Amino acid sequence: MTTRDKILDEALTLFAENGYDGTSVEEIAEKVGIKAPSLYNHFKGKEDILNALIDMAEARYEEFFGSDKHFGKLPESKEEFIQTALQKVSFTMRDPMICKMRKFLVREQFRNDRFAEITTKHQLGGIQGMYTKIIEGMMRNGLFKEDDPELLATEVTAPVALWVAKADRQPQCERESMESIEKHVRHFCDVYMTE
Amino acid sequence: MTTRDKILDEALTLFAENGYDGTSVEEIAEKVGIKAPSLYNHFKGKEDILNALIDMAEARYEEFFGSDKHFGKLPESKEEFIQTALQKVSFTMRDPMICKMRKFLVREQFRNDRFAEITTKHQLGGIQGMYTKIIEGMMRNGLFKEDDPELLATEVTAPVALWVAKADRQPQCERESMESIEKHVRHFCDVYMTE
DNA sequence: AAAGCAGACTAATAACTATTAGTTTTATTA
DNA sequence: TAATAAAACTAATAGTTATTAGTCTGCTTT
Repeated sequence: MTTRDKILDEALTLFAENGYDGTSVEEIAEKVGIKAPSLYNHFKGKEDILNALIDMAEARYEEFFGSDKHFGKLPESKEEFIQTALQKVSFTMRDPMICKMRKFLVREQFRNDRFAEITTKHQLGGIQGMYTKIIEGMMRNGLFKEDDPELLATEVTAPVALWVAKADRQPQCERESMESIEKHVRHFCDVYMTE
Repeated sequence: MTTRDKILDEALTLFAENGYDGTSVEEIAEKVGIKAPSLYNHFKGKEDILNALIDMAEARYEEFFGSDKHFGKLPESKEEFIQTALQKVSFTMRDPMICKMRKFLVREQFRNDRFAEITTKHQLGGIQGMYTKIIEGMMRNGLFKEDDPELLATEVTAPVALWVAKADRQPQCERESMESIEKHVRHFCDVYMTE
């Protein structure tokens, strides 16, 4: 892992925890194990680090949701759909890197248009687009009742997003959030799936 | 309007726009029309202003959602439910004070446990609790099909919360958000209401 | 072995921050 | 009118911040 990458990594951690304005260059450098001025060998300045991080967030989004191949095969039963969904949520909620990225974006979303746009992509666009395609496919296969796939994608993902956000700020509620999510997803399937 | 209130008002505006760490005492004082040191006649310091604001947020929550009388009479038809809901959303989304409060909480939610807790109350607890009671009542009146009122409250409010959050960071999407919300609420009623 | 270079360091600076102390003005009350 | 209290001001301080300039070290390449 190069020094540059280490800087980005520690900066993301600190920005997620204390925000951009609440983090000093010196703190970042200390975590990396160098002195603050050495950091200027790798980045033009503090804001340059921030921009590199938002580039990263955008790249990560494209990587995950840009192509059509990021979700595996279509679930072939109600239970498989539920299990796949819960597994995805559980991973997303717990993965430290994704967790940091989420907090970072939530904190800095008002910084400028680019931050706002990428936050919306992460929070709404990506997952919703993914579920739109999954539900669309499962509708064709007769597993979902005929309906607007995009709307259903919203119905299933929105409550999840809110509970994940809650768990982000109140980690002691993680278990409770996960239970609420399972209850919600099961209810969603009962209402909108066939049989 | 007393100086103290003016300080709180301008501080909230600035904190919502630039965050606590991104706002200086001098900026607040300037907006109020006094010099920075004069501000210490009214507050012990910067953090004291922050605490007064979070007290305000909590009080506002109690005032709106603490009692059982904050929603008027129960809607007596599908269309009335929809209109009431949309009107509430439209007001909440546009009212400058509520808007600032929302941004403020979103920005500072990670500051400490109290901020986290109050943010959750505002974002989940309040509106959801309110709709739980409304739906519960309407279920008794036979307007909603038999189901878990709390779960349905989540289903209807979560997507709204996400779209309002989107409009907060991308005001040019306000119209689009409002349309999505209407589509969602109507769909919700079609699925869960009787007749 | 010599040269070059990336990347670390030390030292210094200029700007900004929150806060305090002490003073003056203004308005209210006795 | 005199006294009192609130709230504004000026001036100063102590601390922090990002950033620059210049130097040294250790590895790679010629």
